[in-house]
Amino acid sequence: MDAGPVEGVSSVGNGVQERSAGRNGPSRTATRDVVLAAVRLFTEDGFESTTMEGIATAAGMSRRSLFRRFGSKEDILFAEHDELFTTVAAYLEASPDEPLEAVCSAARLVLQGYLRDPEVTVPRYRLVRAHPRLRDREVAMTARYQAAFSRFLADREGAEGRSLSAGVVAASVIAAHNHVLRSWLRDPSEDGRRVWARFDTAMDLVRRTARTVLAVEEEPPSADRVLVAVYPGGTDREALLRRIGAAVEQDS
Amino acid sequence: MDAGPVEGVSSVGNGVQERSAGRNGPSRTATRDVVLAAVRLFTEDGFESTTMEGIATAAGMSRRSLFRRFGSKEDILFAEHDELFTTVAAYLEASPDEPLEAVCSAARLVLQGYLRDPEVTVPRYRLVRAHPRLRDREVAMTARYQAAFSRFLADREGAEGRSLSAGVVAASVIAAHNHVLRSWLRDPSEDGRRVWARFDTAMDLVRRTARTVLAVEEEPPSADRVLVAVYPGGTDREALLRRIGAAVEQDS
DNA sequence: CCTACCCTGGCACTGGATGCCATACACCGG
DNA sequence: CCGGTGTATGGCATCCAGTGCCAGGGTAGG
Repeated sequence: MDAGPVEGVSSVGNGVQERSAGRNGPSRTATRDVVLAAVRLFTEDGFESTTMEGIATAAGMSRRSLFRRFGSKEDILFAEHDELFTTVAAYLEASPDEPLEAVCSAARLVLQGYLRDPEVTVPRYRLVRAHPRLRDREVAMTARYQAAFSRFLADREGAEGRSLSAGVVAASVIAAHNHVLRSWLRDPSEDGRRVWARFDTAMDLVRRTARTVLAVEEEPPSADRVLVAVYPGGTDREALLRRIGAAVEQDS
Repeated sequence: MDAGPVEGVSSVGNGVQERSAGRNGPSRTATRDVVLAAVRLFTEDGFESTTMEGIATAAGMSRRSLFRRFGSKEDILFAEHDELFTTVAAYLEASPDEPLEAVCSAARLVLQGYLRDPEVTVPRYRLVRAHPRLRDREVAMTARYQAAFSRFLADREGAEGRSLSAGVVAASVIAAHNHVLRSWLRDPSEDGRRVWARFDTAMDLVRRTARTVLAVEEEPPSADRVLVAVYPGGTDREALLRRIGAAVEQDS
């Protein structure tokens, strides 16, 4: 009994199978229709006040089947988010790009997943804001992406002990993504182009810091020094060297 | 009805009051004793199998009072973690240090909180690993720190639009902290000095990247150049500046 | 002593979640 | 055409977390 029995059920990555492809049963209510019905009830009556019985009735199925297919009430709200994660994880694993770029593209994919489906993601955001438990769940989804990104970076960047920098970079990507995502969720009517521009800016910031991190990584900190200078394109070269010289002097 | 009624209960920051100071009731079981009893039952019988009735009996109180004081079964497991957060948040708010240093010290305080109380934090880690729901909860706590750090940095670093970089820096601090924390949780028998050495290394990495981020912040990205130099500690300063000068020339 | 207040415990109830079993439908070999 | 198998479903019973309500008992203050 090393870490205790795994009696728990599911939460985020529940093992409820969903046969979205292949030959289905006779008159099976589509997952999306169930989600939409649930979202409508949640926003109308509140999350707590909405019962699984009510959702089942609205979706034209039995309470029992609802539990079987989604696992829990929360899982209905996050069902499509779960699918998105699966998609993104598969994309990442198959990407031939440079690791950092692959992760940035994956983050782009996540944002795209939100923007594409405001009918679900926007009401969900409102619900998440109002209910701490749902917020926890949303945060857990975010952490899941972060863990996947971190693992991916650690694996691809060379195995030995790069987990710290991989973790930091992954956290930066997620934080930057969330920054842009939240700004859109607060005002979904905003022009999509502006959102994507913000996303590019954010990812540029991440790229710069990531390069710093990956350059520093695993060097003996006492022996090496690291200098990072960021300066406008037109800066006078001599002035720049003076300031760098001062910084180096002070550091040593 | 803008964001829906707040009918939710609590989750992380529940409003259950705890009168740890002042004159208490006659034979009130201390919070810590309840937590220890619960942790014991959780690890012995599993989290799901342990009922609130059982915990109440083990703690010498009624089921009803247990709910009143802790809010939920999960909240018992994370009660002391909640207290830690309160402490850290207060410390941060009162800190006169430079913002980045204050946040690093706050992270140190969190790690200290874990190391100081392995009797609770280690079994909790095992439980969290085995149960997705508890893992979500742990992640939510982490996110709470991150949000507090981010807000603190955005407020102190100058209000205007620094939220992106503040978010990225906060995420980095948290990621680095968690990296060290997890390594200890996996092997709590390890020498504390080694843990703190790792923590210092991790925070050094964060400090460097953070300086990058905070320097870049909000500059027009197309006009900026980034220079990263890694060099042995004893390098001749003039030679270094010559090479940097050459690199800059070539870049522009 | 009486009252106001607070903590506690008992009781009942809602509803999420699970296990068990019977049913209905599709597929498949005979 | 028919019986067997596998699967999704629905109904039913049950467990238990969580909440509201109310009564009991202790303390502080008048």
